[in-house]
Order: sequence, then C-alpha cells, then structure tokens
Amino acid sequence: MEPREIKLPSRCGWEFFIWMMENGQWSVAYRPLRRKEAKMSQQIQERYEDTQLYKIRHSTAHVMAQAVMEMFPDGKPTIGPPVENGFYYDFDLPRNLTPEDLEAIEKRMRQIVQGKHEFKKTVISAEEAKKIFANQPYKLELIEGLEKGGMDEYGNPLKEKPEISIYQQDTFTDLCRGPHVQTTKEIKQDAFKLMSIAGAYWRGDENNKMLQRIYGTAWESKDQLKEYLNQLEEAKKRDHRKLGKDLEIFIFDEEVGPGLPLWLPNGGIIIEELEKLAKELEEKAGYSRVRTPNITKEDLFLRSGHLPYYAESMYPPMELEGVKYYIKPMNCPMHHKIFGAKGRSYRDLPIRLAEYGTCYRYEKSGELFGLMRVRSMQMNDAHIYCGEDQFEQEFMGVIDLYKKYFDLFGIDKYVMRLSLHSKQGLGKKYVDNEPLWVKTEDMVRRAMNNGGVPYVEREDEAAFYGPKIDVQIWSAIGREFSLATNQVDFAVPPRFDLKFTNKEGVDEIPLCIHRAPLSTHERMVGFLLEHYAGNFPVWLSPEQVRVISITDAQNEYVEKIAAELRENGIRAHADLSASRMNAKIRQAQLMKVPYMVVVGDNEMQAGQVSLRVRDGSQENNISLADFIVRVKDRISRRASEL
RNA sequence: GCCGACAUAGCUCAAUCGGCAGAGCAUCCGCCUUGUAAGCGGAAGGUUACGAGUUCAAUUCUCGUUGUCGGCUCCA
Repeated sequence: MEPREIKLPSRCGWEFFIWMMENGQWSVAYRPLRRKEAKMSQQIQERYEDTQLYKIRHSTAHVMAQAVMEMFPDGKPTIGPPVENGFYYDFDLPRNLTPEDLEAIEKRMRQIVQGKHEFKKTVISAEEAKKIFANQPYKLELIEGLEKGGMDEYGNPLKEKPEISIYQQDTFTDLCRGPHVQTTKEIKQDAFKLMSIAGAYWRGDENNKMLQRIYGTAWESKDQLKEYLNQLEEAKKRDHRKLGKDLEIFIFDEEVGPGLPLWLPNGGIIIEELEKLAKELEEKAGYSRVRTPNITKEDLFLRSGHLPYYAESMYPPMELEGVKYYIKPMNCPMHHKIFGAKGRSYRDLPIRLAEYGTCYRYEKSGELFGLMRVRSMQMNDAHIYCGEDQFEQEFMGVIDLYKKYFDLFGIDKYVMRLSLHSKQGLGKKYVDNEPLWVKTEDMVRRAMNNGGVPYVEREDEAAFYGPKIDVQIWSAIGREFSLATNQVDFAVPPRFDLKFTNKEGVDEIPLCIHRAPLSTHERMVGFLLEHYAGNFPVWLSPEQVRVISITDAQNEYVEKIAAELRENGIRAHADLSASRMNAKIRQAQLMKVPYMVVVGDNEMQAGQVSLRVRDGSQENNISLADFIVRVKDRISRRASEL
C-alpha cells in the first residue's frame, strides 16, 4: 500500500463528505451529520441528494415513519434524513421500542413498499403547514425555524429563506424538502433492513428530550444490501477489541475499572517499539526528553486554565494536609514550568520538550470505547516553545513528522482538520480572547496553505487554549476519532508568565505548540490493530518468529535456533508442545506471527530450516544465517514487506 | 452522563413453559512421532457478573448495583 496525500479542496465547505483514498481510488463517504457540521454541509447535501441512493434512503425513512405512526398514532415524528449507508428517523413515542417492534415495523414496510404509492410534493405556506401539523410539536418547531428566515432541521441558520413543502405517500404526510423517489416501487422490498434502536437528543442537544431513533440501511438492490451486510461482518473481524483479545494485546478488568486498560506482554512490546520510533525521530528533530509527576497541586491547574475550562474531564482531587492535588489530564502545565525554570534567550528557541506522559481523563462512562477512548492514556506528547517568527517552520515541522509516521505505517485514509473556536463558546469552552483566536487561526491556515497540505475546517472543535490541526481517522466499525494532533497555544504561556529575551533585549512571550503525532499509545495501538487487521509488520510484531519442530526428536535443535534468533535481537519462541506440526502452524497463523520456521529431520541433518511466511508462502531448506539477515533487515528498516 | 440491549467454564456459544447447568476449543494426563491452518482418548474446569425479592423450586420472573455492546452527547 503506497501512502498518498489526501486531496481535499481546502476551505471549500465540503465538510459533509469525506474524500478517502482506498485501494488506489478516491471515494466519497457520507456519514451522519453532527449538529455542528450541518451548517457547513449545504453544498454537498446537494450532491448526495442528486443520487438515486439518497432518494431511496430518504423515501425508505418516510415509509418507516408511516409504519411507526400506524403502530403509535399518538407518536410524534421529528426528522429522518439519509445518512451514510442508510437513514434514520427520530420519534417521540409513548413507550420504548423493542427488537420485536422493529421486526413488525420492517414487515409492515415491505407491505407498504409493494403498494406502489406515489411520493407527492406540495409547496405550502407556513400557515397551511402549521394547520396540517397542528398536533405535531416537533414539526411546528421546524416550521417556525423555516419561517423565521431559515433554520434547518438541525437548528442551524440557513442562508436563504427556504420554501416549505410536504411530501405525501399512502397515509403518511411529512414536512420535507425532499427529494424522493417517484413511487415506492423504486424501493426494493429486499434491499433495506432496520438495523438498530438508539437514543438521540432532539436537535443533538443533551439538554433536550431524548428521542428514539431507528437506524436502517437501504440500497438499490438486494445484492448491494448483502454486500453491505457482509462488509459489516468483515469490519467486526477487524475490530481492535476482538483482535486485542485474540492476539493478547490488552484486557480490561471490571475490578480495575472502566477505561483503564491492562497491557499484556504482547501489547507491551508494541508500545516499546512505538516509543523507540518516536524517540529516534524526535531526537533527530531536536526534541529533549523530560519527565514530570502524575499529580500536582490545584494551583498549577488553576493557573493553566484547566480548572475553569477542562475540569469536567478531570478526576476529582485528593486532599492532603489541606492541599488539593489533581491527577494530570495533560502534561503541558509541567512543561511550561520547565520552560520557565530559567531565563531564556531568543538564541535558545525553539525549545522542544517531549515526554511520553501518562495522563488521566474522566471520560463519561458511555463514551468509553475499547482502546480508542480510555481514561488512562500515555501521550506522544511534546511542547515546542518558539517566537512568532518561528511558528510556521515549527508547526509545519510537526506536520512533516506526521507524514513520516503515516508513510511508515501506510496510513492513507485520514483527513486533516483545522479545528476552530466558536463565538458562542468564548469564555466557556474557550479562553475569551477573540482577536487572538482569529490571529492564530489565520497563522495555522497560512502555514498549511503555504505548505500545500490539504485540510478541512471545522468550527467549535478547538482546544480551550487555541486552534489545532487534528488528523481524523475511522475505526473498523466506522467511528471517527482524532489520531494525531498539532495545537497552537497562545493563551497559557502568558498565564505562566513565560518569556524569552528577544534580539532587542526585550521580553517576549513565546507561542507554544502542543503536538502528539503518534496520538496516545492506547488510540495508536487500537488504530494500528485495525489498520493492519492484526498483521503487524515484523518490527511491530510481538512475536516475530515461531520455531516449530515436526517431531520431538528436533526439540533440542529447535530450541537452539530460537536462542540464536534471540541472540540476534529477534523475538522468537520455540513451540515444543505435544501438538502435531499442523496444529502448531495453525496456532502461529492465528496469532499472526510473521515467520514460522519449521524443522524436521531433513533440516536438522542438513543444518538448515524451512520457512513458512504468514502469507502462506514457503521456502524450504534455507540457511538460518540467511534467514536471520532477512529478518534483521526487515526490522532495521521497519519494512512493511515480510 | 442519557436511551436501549446484553452478561452462563480461560475463549466461542447451548440449556423447551421456572424443575439436577451442557458442547467445542484452550488447560492437565496418557497414546500417536507426525512435513505446512485443528491426530486420538481421558480428566479437571461453574455461588450462571454482584446483591436483594417473588416462588416448594430461579440461569430463567421482578428490582437494584457493576460492566460490556449499539447509539446520543463528548473526545487524544
């Protein structure tokens, strides 16, 4: 797999879809809109709306709503848009739905679809609409929004005042801008499926009432549906939670606590390798390593601004001798202290302080997700202190580091996101200094544009202290996460009174860049497990070689080989179990060991080995010395080939 | 945190209507001495997540707790 640059039109407002490079082809993925994203989505929704798939999904959602409303005449429908791979519809219902309800609804939908009902559009006035939906409070709220000059169904402002239209099919009428298929005939009764029931807040706001959402998938044909369901099954096999268990990478234990992974020896090896890699590259890039404690006094986090802005994500304090101590959610305040520990000259800058620090964040219980979202994490953290004139070079130096890592891992399915502040979040989520926000956001924009690095912009996703470039990736089951991050901090250095003496002999406040190109160990290993589907390259494989005897007559020889491999810095084990060779090979394959060295009487006599590679290929009667050269080469180059 | 579902041996999963908790793999012990994805036999393995309740009787029904999963919200 060749790493490629993601070709994204920058700053074009195309955020609804994601360009992805897969198997050498550009593809477009549609996925559920989050409230914040919706406002930037207009242009692309147009495009998706043009597709037959969009119309089918949208219309299937209406058919489902009809079935649900027949079942619950007192229910209140809300909105039901097409999303990636399907659609959903949110309802406020008198009782909770059960899986049996879903079956009944699906069955009824198949009947409705076969009725060949027409989807009839009528443009109406707000007054008429209010009459039609008089007993539908959510629809009335939507109509109000439309009437007032444009608020879409997610509660975001629209550019122009839209027309109000309704769509009717069979017995069901919905407030809807369309488009839809002509008749239900275009919805194939064997090409859709209801997938799950979920809770969802009205308009995505956790202060609002929780509605019941039904997710469905819909396609143009039965085969397409089958293929999609197949893909879901395949994705499950790649899920890092399953692979992590099968390959003995990590476990969670109820008694230890949720979101607190225990790394097994195999996971420990992967982490060691990642750290080695990071230290190598960071040393070359001029970083220095520091180490800081896991708990600190309250004062530090008050000064840093974590307590006002980040307290929700922090573990509650422990109190000793009347002093409160917090466990750290980030390393930055301590690095700031190190920077400020002595006088700094512009000649010293930039100063780059790195630490694989362990941090703890109190993530809400429902947000935890395997290794991808945990409460204890070790960050590939560093803070770069520089003058404003050095900013661009330093910021892009970090982006270069990203690229090196992504090339090495063959990561090519990601999107860089410029995460901006939001006006309404100032003083709450974000430090209250709008001019500096605007200024630093421009600085990042300029740097990225000058560097020719494509990115998308997203409002209300910044860190509390400044804008950032996040690298967005998707888990096997399609959830989006920020992997690497590169953040500007204009807010905290002055709070710590950080300064350096510039050329004119005047004190100046440095900018700080927070960066984590390798994310956290937790998220990185989770991601890599899925990225490689457990088939790690040799250098990352917990066990690189398994030496297999055919009968126990070779056991001694096999042990000698394993020992020699280990002498050469190769992670090798001998399988001396009473199993047959076939079973030993199967075990090694299941554990995704890259090399299996097989030894029987023939090899022992000739002083050679036979090699079976993880991909199933074989090379018989090769010399151990040659094999060792090969493995050492792969390891030293961190090569992806076996 | 919110809505919903689920929790049975180390792992993957059975157990009819409330009536003595079962299989495969892994483990241990034998036998087999084997040529590139599971050789055969035997043994052992359980307070059915935890705590209450209903019942003559609870894996099964009810409530609570913990955890996991699908979403929402939130994020490295």
